[in-house]
Amino acid sequence: MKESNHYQVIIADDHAMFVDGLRSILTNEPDITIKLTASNGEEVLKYLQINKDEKIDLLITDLNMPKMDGMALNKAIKSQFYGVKTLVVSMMEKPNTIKTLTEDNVNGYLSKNSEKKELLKAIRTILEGENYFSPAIQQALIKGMTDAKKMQEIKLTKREKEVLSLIAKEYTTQEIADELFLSKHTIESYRKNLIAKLQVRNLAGLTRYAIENNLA
Amino acid sequence: MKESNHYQVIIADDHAMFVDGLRSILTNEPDITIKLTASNGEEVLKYLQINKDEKIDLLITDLNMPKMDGMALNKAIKSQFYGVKTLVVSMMEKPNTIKTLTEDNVNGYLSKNSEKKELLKAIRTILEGENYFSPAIQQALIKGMTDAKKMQEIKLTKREKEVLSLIAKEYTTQEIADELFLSKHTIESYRKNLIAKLQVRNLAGLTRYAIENNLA
DNA sequence: AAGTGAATCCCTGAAAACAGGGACTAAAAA
DNA sequence: TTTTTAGTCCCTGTTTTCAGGGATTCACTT
Repeated sequence: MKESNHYQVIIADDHAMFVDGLRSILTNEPDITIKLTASNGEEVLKYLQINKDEKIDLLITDLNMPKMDGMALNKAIKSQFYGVKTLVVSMMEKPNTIKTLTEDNVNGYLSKNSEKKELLKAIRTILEGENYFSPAIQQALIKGMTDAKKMQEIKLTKREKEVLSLIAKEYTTQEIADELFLSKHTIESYRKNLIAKLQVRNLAGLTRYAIENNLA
Repeated sequence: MKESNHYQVIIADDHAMFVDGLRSILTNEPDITIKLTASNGEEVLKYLQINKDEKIDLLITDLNMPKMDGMALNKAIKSQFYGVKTLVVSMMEKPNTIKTLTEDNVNGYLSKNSEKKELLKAIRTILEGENYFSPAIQQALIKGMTDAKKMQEIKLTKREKEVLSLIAKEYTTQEIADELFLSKHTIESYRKNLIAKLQVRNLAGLTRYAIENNLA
């Protein structure tokens, strides 16, 4: 397919220092060129849309980013730019997150406390056409799989997320109802369902979940 | 004081990749040697205690680390190894955190989304004897200062922290009372005081505070 | 010796949350 | 086309939280 074995990569992370680190590491790799470094997903998509002729081999992205996060970015890329491989490098390993990413055909997932060596291994593996998930991630995935509760993937509807978000923001039921132009009974139903779905006991548990899942 | 203008630094961060990045950046600085990279505060202290004869000029540390975090590490170093300068590099800029750090005589604070250039500037400034706080941090500090509410530093007592922690863990008032061998009225008093002190409205707010301040 | 803060316990009444139901509609999926 | 899902609203009770009081003891400070 390609004339040379030279690879073009894009890095997306809102922590400039981390990007600098990655850049430093990759400049020692003569066959890898960093085509773009972006601080959010939108920048990456914009670049890809404008430079459709360029062949980008790999996107290395963080998960938590402003505007468009890594999750959305991966999904967008996999649907619009199929040739681009994706490697997610993140702080936290949440089984649910990883599961969603794999469903969106991510090519690899690394924790940020991986060594440089492992990072390069992941990049090489992916560039050569295989997927790479670090041992720690694989364990997290298996744990998430076998964990009976998490088997049936907790999926919240738009409305549920809205309500949950407002709950975590200290709104009372009545205030949420006013905010969303709904009856307070409706909000009470949602709260009840959320408590059941998320298997928590009260507002504290809901708030916890919301914060841990970036819904707050 | 010193024979040469050569500086010895220690890096502490549990994200190996970030450490790698920092290392890459610093290897371009001929007069800076990385003496140790550690993944938590304890390692650093242990090293300093064993190698008391070595002159370490600077510690670059993250805040969130297992075992001993950057906050505690900074405090320990400033009380036991006065000659060591400290530069905190963290994700989040919480006025309260920064305030505590400055009270513990930290020499600098950078956000992880600073550029390589700013990182080097901070390091140089500190090595030359001054303190460095990035513009973004200074703003956060000033905001925290002028913010009338946060002026009178929120200090929680041991008991309050215990109760708050259990609240965030979804315990009901009665359960907390049982756990701590107290009357439920007592716990209600604590909850009331916490809501007033932390200026929140309900359990959700308390839970939020607890999580954001690592009390959960 | 008086004052302060922390820790403990109690009360009342209103508001909100929680538990466990049911029911209707519209849209999407099977 | 039947079934499922999301979204909406309602009811009855019970429990818990919340607001706003007060009070005692103990230790530490002034």
